[in-house]
Amino acid sequence: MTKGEETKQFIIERSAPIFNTKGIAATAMSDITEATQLSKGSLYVHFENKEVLAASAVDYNMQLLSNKVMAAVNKQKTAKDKLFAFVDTLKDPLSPPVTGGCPMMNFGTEADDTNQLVKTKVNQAFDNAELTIAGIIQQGIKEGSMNPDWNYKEFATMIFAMIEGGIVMSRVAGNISKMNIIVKNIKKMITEQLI
Amino acid sequence: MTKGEETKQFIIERSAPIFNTKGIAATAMSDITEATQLSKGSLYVHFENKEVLAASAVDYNMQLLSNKVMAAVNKQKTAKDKLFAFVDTLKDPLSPPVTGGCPMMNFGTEADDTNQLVKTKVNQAFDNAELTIAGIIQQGIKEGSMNPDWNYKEFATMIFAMIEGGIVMSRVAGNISKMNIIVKNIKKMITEQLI
DNA sequence: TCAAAATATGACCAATCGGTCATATTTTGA
DNA sequence: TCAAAATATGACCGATTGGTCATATTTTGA
Repeated sequence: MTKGEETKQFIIERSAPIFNTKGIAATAMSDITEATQLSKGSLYVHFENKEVLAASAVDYNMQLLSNKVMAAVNKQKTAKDKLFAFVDTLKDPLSPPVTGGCPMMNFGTEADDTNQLVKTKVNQAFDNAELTIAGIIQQGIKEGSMNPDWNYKEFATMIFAMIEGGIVMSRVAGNISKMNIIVKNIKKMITEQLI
Repeated sequence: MTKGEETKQFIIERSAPIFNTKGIAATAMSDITEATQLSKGSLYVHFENKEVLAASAVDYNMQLLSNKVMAAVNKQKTAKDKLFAFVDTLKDPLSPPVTGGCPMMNFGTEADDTNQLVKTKVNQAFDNAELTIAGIIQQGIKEGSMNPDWNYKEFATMIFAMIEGGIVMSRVAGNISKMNIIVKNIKKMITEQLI
């Protein structure tokens, strides 16, 4: 990696948690100069403008989340354990795997009326998450440990909606009691489909 | 209502959809002067500052949503029909009952790290929504139309998490296919508890 | 009716916004 | 090694931000 590429990556890493916490609109380029200790002009050597930097930060945050989830999932062997690991990675929104909370949630709500590019990125991330869940269940069915009549595609949508909803509710409440209820019931729903 | 009170209310009504769509940080006082055709100084006669106006707009949006939901719910007689009406009011996030989408979602995600006042308001709204659902089910159990062993408090939490999650996912996707799946399954879960 | 109180106006303020650019420094590879 | 290319600096730009205030207009109730 050249010096320039290193600096570019460094800027993304430092700015990603700021964008995810404050939001794109509320994050100023001066926040980034402060966090990176780089001059303004240097930022603009690596990024055409704030929008491009923000888009990179969105990608970075979502990739980081995906990596953490997949690392936990891949540690497990059975489909059931993988699903549980997926859920457990996201079960504490007050200590989230990515600083600032779920980037799909944060950027999705900010962008849905205003930023087509970010909106598309978030949508793809949602689809990927569902595909991951669906893929695990497919494996479980093939291995004979899960109910082959399970409508797992619909379940993948529901499980993720519940988690996302639980995240907002718990973050706003300042405690994870609602998320605990949700996680418990998701696991119950999974268990009911085990053979 | 005095002239001043009327103007104050007028400002809130005009600014509420803007705050709910663009977000608090991204909404400028100049957006409000444009929408109301009032001078800047006049805005500051009625609101101490932008933060206070935004808080009023948050209240207004959430109250408006609550009113619409309750109006639909109160048209129904049985507990089952009331629950279905509750869900049906929120089932199309692309044509939401409140301009800009669910205010709890929008303001909740923007405020959770940055605005304690708004955070508290949203949290109360979430609790109210759950209490409404729980209250309907209590009525159903008392009337003998719903399973008395139903853990309806947990269900109230789950139903709302699913809806909120479905809203983000559908808004970002630009279509309501995921929300349709969620609504269908929520209704199925309700039906399973009918006697 | 009419004067006092409330409300509306818009020019104006300092601070901050995203972004530029001439210049200086550092990195790069032939 | 060394010159060309890439990168870093920070003063500077016009636009916009939230907010103020002297002044003008409208509303209010005795």
